[in-house]
Amino acid sequence: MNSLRLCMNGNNGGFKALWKFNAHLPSWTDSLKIPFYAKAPTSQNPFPATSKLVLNQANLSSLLSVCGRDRNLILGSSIHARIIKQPPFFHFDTYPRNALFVWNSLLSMYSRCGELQDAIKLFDHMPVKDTVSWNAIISGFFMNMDFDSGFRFFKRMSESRTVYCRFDKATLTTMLSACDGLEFSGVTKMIHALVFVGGFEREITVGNALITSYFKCGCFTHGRQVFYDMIERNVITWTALISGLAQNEFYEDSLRLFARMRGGSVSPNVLTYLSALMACSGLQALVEGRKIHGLLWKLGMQSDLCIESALMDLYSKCGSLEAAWQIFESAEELDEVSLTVILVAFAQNGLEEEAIEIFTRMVKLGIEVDPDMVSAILGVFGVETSLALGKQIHSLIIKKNFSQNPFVSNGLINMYSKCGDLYDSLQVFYQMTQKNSVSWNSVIAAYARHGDGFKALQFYEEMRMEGVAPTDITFLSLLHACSHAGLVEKGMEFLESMARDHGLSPLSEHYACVVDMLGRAGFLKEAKDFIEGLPENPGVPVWQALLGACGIHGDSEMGKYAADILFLAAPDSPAPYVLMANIYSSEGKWKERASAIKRMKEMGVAKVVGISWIEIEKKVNSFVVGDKMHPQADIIFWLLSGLLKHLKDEGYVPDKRCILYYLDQDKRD
DNA sequence: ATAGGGTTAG
Repeated sequence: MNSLRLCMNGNNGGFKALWKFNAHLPSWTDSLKIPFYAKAPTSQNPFPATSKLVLNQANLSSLLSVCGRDRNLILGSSIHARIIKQPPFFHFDTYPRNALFVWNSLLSMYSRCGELQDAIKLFDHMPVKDTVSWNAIISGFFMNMDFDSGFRFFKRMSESRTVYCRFDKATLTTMLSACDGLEFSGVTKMIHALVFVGGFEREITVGNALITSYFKCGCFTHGRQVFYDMIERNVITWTALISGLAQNEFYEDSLRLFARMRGGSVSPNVLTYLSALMACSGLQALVEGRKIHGLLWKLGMQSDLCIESALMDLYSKCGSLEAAWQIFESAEELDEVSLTVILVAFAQNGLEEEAIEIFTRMVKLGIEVDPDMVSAILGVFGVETSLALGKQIHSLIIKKNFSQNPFVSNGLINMYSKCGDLYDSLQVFYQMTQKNSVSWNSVIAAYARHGDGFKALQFYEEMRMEGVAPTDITFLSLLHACSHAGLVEKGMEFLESMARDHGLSPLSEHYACVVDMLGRAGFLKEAKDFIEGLPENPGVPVWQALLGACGIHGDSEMGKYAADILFLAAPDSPAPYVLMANIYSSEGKWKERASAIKRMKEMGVAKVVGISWIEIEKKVNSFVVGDKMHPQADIIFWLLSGLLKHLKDEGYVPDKRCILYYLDQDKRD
C-alpha cells in the first residue's frame, strides 16, 4: 500500500510510532493474525460460522472505525489489504451490498487518518456509492481543512441524480460544521434552506448544528430563532446557545438562558457550566459566579481541570487574585491553559513583573509552553517592562518555531512598539505571511503611539488596498491618531465612514475619542454640541474626554458642567476631582481648587499615581512624582535641575496651568 | 451537534 509505505518512511514518527501503537493494541485485535476462514457462502447464509473467528462486515467496520478514531493508518491499511485479498465477500461484482458497507468504512478510515489522496482513489474506484460514501469523503476534507474540495464534492453530490446519494441529516451537519471556519453566513443560510427541502427541521442534531454555525458566522438572531423554533431540545441544544451567547459577549442573555435551563427538565453538563462561568467572567459577576462554584462543589465537578481554569479566570477578572491563586495551588493537575490563566491573573491585577517572573521561571524549569501562553505573556509588556526581556522571549519564540502563529506575531508587534522599539515592531509585521486585522490595527496603533498620525493613516490606506476589513478597534486607533495629529476633519470623516462603509456602529469609546480630538484642537463648544447631539446617553468616558479638554484649555465653566455629570455618573472615579482641581489652579481659583480636593478626600476616592520608567542595562528603574527612593536620587535631582536651567536659558517657559494640586502655593513659581 | 487560556484602542 502506498500510504502504508509513506507512513513507515515518513518523518512523522516512523517506527517509533508503530512500536508505541503496538504496545497499546487491544487484545481483541489479535484476531487479525488469524487468517480469514469461511465456508462457501450460500444465499441464506453469506457468512457462515466456523470454528475460527470470521471477520464479517460488522466486525470489519467497527475495527475500521476504531482505526479512524485513533488515526491508526497502519492497522487500517493492513485491513484494507486483507479485504482485497479475500474475494468474493466484499467485492462489488459479487456482493455489492456488503461491499458498499465495508468500503464506506474504509473510506471513512482513510478520511479520518487524513489520507485524502487514498480516500479519493478509493472513492473513484467504487462502482456504487451512497449517501454514507459521500458523507465520509466530504467530512474528510473538512477535517483536513480542505474546504474547497469539501464544497466541490458536496456540489457533485447534489448534482448526482441517484436516489441513494441524496443528502441526509449527517450531510447537513457535516456541512454546517465546516461553516465554523468561514466568516460569512451564506453557506449556513443555504444549508438551512436545505434542511427544509430535505424535511429535517425536526432533527435535533441538525438544529444544534445550525445554532452553532449561525453563532460562529455572526448571525446571532438567526441562531436564537432556530433555538426557539425547535420542538425538542437536549443538553447540547441548550449548551450550544448558552456558550454561543457567552462567546459573543451576550453575557446577560447567556446567564438568563442558563437560569431558564436550570428551571427546566434538561440538566446542564460540564460544558454548560463552563459556558455559564465564562459569562460570569465577562460580566465580572462575582456573586453569580460564586453560586455556580458552590453548585459545582455539590456536584463534585469542582476539581475538573477545565472548570478550575474557568473559575480561576472568573476570580481573576473580578479582581480577586487570591481566590484564583487558591484554586491554582490546590489543583491536582496543571496544563498550558491553567498556567496561562494564572499568568494573566497576575498581569490583570497589577502584578505584571511577577507574571513575567513566573513565566521566566517556568521556562527555566523546562515546563512546556505553547503559543497561546507566549502570546499571553507578550500582552503583559508595556507596563514597567524591559525590552531586553521581550527580546529574550522573541528568541524563545523562534526556537520553539511559534513565529507563524498570528497571535504570537501580533503580540510581538505590540511588545516591541510598547517598549519603544518601532523598528523591530515593523520588522515583525513585514515578516508575517498572514496578516489579519489585528496585525494592521497593531501597526496603526504603533504609529499613533509614536506620534506619527500621518503614517498611521497611510497604513490604513494600505490595509484597505490589501482587502482587510477594518474593525471597531481600527477606528479607535485611527481616531486616536487624528486626535494627536490635529486632523479633526479627517477624524470626523472616519467616524462617518465607520457606519456608512463598514456597517460598524460607533461605541461610546469612539465618541470619547472624537470628543478628545475636538477638545484638544480647541473646539470645546463643538465637542459639547457633539455629545448632546448623540442619539443615546454617551457614558462616562465621553464626559471624561470633554473634561480633559477643558483642562487643557482652562475652561472652568464647561469643565464644571462636565464634572457635575461625572460626579453623579461615576462617584468612585478620582478623575473629575483631579481635573477640576487642575483647571481651578490654572485660573488661580485656589479656594475652589481646595474644595475639589476636599470633596475627593471626603468621598474616599484615591488618585492613582502616574509612574515613569526607564530601562538601563536590563534593569527597569521606575519613578513617581517627587520620588526620592532611588539609590542615586541625589545625582538624578542634581542633573534634573541642571537640565531645567539649560531649558530656561533656551527660552523654555514651564506650563503652570496644570500644575499638580499637591504643591504648596508658594512653590508654584 | 456543546467546552477552559491568548494578540489590537485607553
